[in-house]
Amino acid sequence: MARRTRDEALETRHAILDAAELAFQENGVSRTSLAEIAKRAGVTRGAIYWHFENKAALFDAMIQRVFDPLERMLQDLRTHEDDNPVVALRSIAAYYLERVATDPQYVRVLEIAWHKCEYVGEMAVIRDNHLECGNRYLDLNETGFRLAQQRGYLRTDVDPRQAAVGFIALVDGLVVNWTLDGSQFPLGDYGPRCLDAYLEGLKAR
Amino acid sequence: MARRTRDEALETRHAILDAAELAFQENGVSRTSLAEIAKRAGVTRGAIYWHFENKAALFDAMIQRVFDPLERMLQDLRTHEDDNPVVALRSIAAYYLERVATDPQYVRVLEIAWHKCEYVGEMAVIRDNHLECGNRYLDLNETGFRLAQQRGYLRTDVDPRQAAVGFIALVDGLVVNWTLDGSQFPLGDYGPRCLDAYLEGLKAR
DNA sequence: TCATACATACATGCACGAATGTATGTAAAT
DNA sequence: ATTTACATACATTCGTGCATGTATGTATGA
Repeated sequence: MARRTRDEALETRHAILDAAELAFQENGVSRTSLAEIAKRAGVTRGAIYWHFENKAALFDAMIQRVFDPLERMLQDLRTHEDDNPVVALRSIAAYYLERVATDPQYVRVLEIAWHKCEYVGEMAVIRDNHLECGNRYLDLNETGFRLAQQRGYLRTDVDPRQAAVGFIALVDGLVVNWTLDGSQFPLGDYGPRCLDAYLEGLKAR
Repeated sequence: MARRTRDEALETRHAILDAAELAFQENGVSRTSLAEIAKRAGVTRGAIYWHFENKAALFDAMIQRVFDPLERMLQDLRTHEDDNPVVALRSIAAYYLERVATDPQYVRVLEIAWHKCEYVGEMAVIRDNHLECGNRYLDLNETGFRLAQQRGYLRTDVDPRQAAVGFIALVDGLVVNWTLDGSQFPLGDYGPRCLDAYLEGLKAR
């Protein structure tokens, strides 16, 4: 193929990432070769090595393409619309669950991230990045719960950090189990209600 | 090495499984060769191929060695000690969390199962087995919650299945996140309290 | 009880494919 | 003219599966 223009090159890059999503979802990260991805994307391995350093970098880019916008959403978030910060935390989590339940790209990438890759070697670095992001989210929730407690919305006998840990575990657990077997329960339906049940147990009486 | 007796052969088998646990935890399932496992176990690949058909069968055996006893515990379980079946469900889950928090073998195997393998190809069959087991556990919880609701222990406005789904998601989420990064929170401490918070939100008023 | 025949529990070696990384070719965009 | 955006070709590594070797445990019959 002849040389393509800048925009076309960007299209190629996205085509590769799209192909990688589908291939990884079907066969797992370690069992899909770059040749397989190239074939699906209608290019050769040369194109992949042009755009990405190696498979780990390609994987990282695939993840970031989906989660970078989400992270940015988290940063310019106003948690001060309601006096009870838990309201905001709940709506963030509910939005996330709804997004996962409806956006097929989210489903693909989350299924890959949770069940179709091994966080080892070069991949471990990628995991650490997301762990860091997860820690920020944990802190966000913890301070929210702590504030709610000070304002009398939360029971005084629970540790705010523990409340945050449980809340995040619930969200992650729902996504992990649903991406493992979507026929077990409707995520968009059950998810938010489970959140409400958990938060109900934390409310001050 | 000369031929070993039956008991010694069993020891070899367990040595291979032990070595596989450590190797898989360090380098992931797909990136550890059978040669590496053999080296750690002090044998050669011949021994592994004698005891197991291939890597997938070895992985399956490694999982079953840990979870078969747990499954058997679930089966001869008496849930009728307390009038409220949720009490039993809570104690099962709490026992599981405590076990994970204290038994290093559980930690290894769960870390591998959740984060260091790809459920694809021959592995998918193994995953399906555990999904089936998970479904039985889900049913157990669902009927427990339903019974509790009939007996007036549970709020009438929640779906028992949804309650069960959330409960299991919470347990799995705690384990998944803790095996991902054990420094985030103390599982043995926070885990049971998170369960209580969730169950508190389901109680009838 | 003891010799024999067979099964067992591995070790060793080889052939094969598969995947990666890189070096190089190439034609068009800039 | 030079860089870009790939395609092509090649070398190398690595793991698997299998075939085969081998020495000993174990059961069996006389």
